[in-house]
Amino acid sequence: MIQNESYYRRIDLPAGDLHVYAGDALFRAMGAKPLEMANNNLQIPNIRYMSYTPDAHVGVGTCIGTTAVWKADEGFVSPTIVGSDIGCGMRVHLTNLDADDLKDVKLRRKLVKAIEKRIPTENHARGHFSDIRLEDVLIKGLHGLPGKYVPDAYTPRRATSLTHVEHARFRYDENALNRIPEHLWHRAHRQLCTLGGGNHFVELQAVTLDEANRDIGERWGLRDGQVIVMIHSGSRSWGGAVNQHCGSEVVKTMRKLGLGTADPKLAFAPLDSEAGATYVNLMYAALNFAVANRHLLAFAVRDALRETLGPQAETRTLYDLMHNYALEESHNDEPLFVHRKGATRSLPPGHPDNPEPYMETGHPALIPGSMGTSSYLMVGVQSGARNYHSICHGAGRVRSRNATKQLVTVDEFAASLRVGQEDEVVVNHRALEAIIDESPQAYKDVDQIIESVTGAGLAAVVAKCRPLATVKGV
DNA sequence: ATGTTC
Repeated sequence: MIQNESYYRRIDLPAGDLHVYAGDALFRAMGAKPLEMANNNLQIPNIRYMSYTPDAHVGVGTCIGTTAVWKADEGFVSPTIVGSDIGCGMRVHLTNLDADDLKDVKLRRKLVKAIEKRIPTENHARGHFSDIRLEDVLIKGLHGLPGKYVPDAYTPRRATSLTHVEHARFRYDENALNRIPEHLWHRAHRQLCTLGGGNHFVELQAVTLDEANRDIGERWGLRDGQVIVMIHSGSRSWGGAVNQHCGSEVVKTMRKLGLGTADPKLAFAPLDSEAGATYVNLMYAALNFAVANRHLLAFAVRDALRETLGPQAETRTLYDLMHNYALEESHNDEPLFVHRKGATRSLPPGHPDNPEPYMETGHPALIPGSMGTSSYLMVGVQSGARNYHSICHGAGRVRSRNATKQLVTVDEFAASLRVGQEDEVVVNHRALEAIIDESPQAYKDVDQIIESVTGAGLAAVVAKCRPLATVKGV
C-alpha cells in the first residue's frame, strides 16, 4: 500500500487542524463551507482530531464525512455530530446464487416484486411484528429478536451474528429508555422491517474480486459472479426521537457549564455529564434498533429469494457496519471516544476491535455507490491508523435534492439505469420521477472517492459489486 | 432522514 500525499492535506484553521483525505479535484469541489463548519466543530473543548473523507459534504452543524476524536477520559459527545439518523449503516449477506441465475430481466422484476411484498417502501410504511418486543430490541439488538428470525445458517459460528454494535466496548444502561414518550415507542415498533427513504436501499449485486486481495475475499466467502444482498438503512424515526428528547438537556448542560461555539446549532456535552451519558445510552438503543431493522430486512429478502428462485437459496451474514454513531474504541491501546458521521470504520488485520472471525483479515468495510453504480467491499490497512481507521461512506452528494430534480430528466435517469437493455438495473419504482433526487447525477463518482481512499493509504479494495436490482423507498 | 403541517 503506497501512501500518496497528493490525496491528503492538513488545513490550519483558526480553531485547530483539519485533516482532509481527498485528491485535488475532490478537495476543490468541497468549497469553503465545509472548512467554516470544521472550524466551528474544532471549538468543542478537548477535541483531539478531526478529519474529512473524500466524499465529505455539508450537513446540519457538521459535514457528512466527519471523523471527530476525543480521549475517552476527557471526552465530549455531540448529538449534532452524530446527526439524527443514528445507526444508519450497511449490511451485506452472501448468497449461493450466481449473476447468471438472475440474467433474465423478467426474473429480476419478479424478485423485486417479491421483496416489495415483504418490505414496505411507501411513505409512512408499517411493518407488523406482534411477536417482537421493541424493548428487547432496543436493549439487546439482534439478541432481542425471537429465535425464528435468527436462523443458524444465517449467523455463522453461532457465537456471533457479526455486527459492529455487538463488538463495541460499551456498558449499556437501559434506564435512559424512559425518556422517550410512549407514542414514539409505538411508531418505532411499527417501523421494524421498513426501509425508509432518501439514499436507503436494498440491492442485489454481482461480485468482482480485486486480484490484489483475492485471498481475503475468498476467506470472507466471496467469489467472482456471486450474488450478494446489500442493505442501507438506519434507525428510522427512533434516532430522531432520541435527538429531540436529549437535545434540550444537552443545551441546558452547555449553558450551565458556559460552553458554546460560533454555531448555535452545534450541541455537545461532557461524556461524564448526566445529559451526555443519557444521550450515549439512548444513542446505543438506536444503534440496536438500526442493526435489528437491517437484519429483519435481510431476513425478508431471503424469503423473497426462496419464493422466486427456490428453497435452496441461502443468505449468510457477511457483516453489519454503521456509519453514523459515536463509541469508545482503542487505538494503540489508548481508549478514545470516536464520532463518525457519514464515515466508515475500516480496521486492519490484527486490530483488537475486530470481531474474532475477521481478526486475521480485518473486517469488511461496506461502501455503497449511488443508484446504477457499483458498491465496494473494502478492508483496512495498517497505515489507516493515521485517520483512526475511518474511510468514506459512499459517493457523497454533489447537488441538493431540489437542484437534482431541476437538472436531471427522467430519460437521463432511466439511461443511467440502462432501462430497456438486457443488463437493466431493475428498480421497484414504476415512476422513476418519484426518486429522481437519487439519480447518480446527484452524487460524486464513487470510483474517484475510492481512488482517494486507497491512494491516501486508508484502506484497500476487496471486491467491486455491480448492481442487478434495487429496491428504494420514498 | 424523518414526520409534520395553522
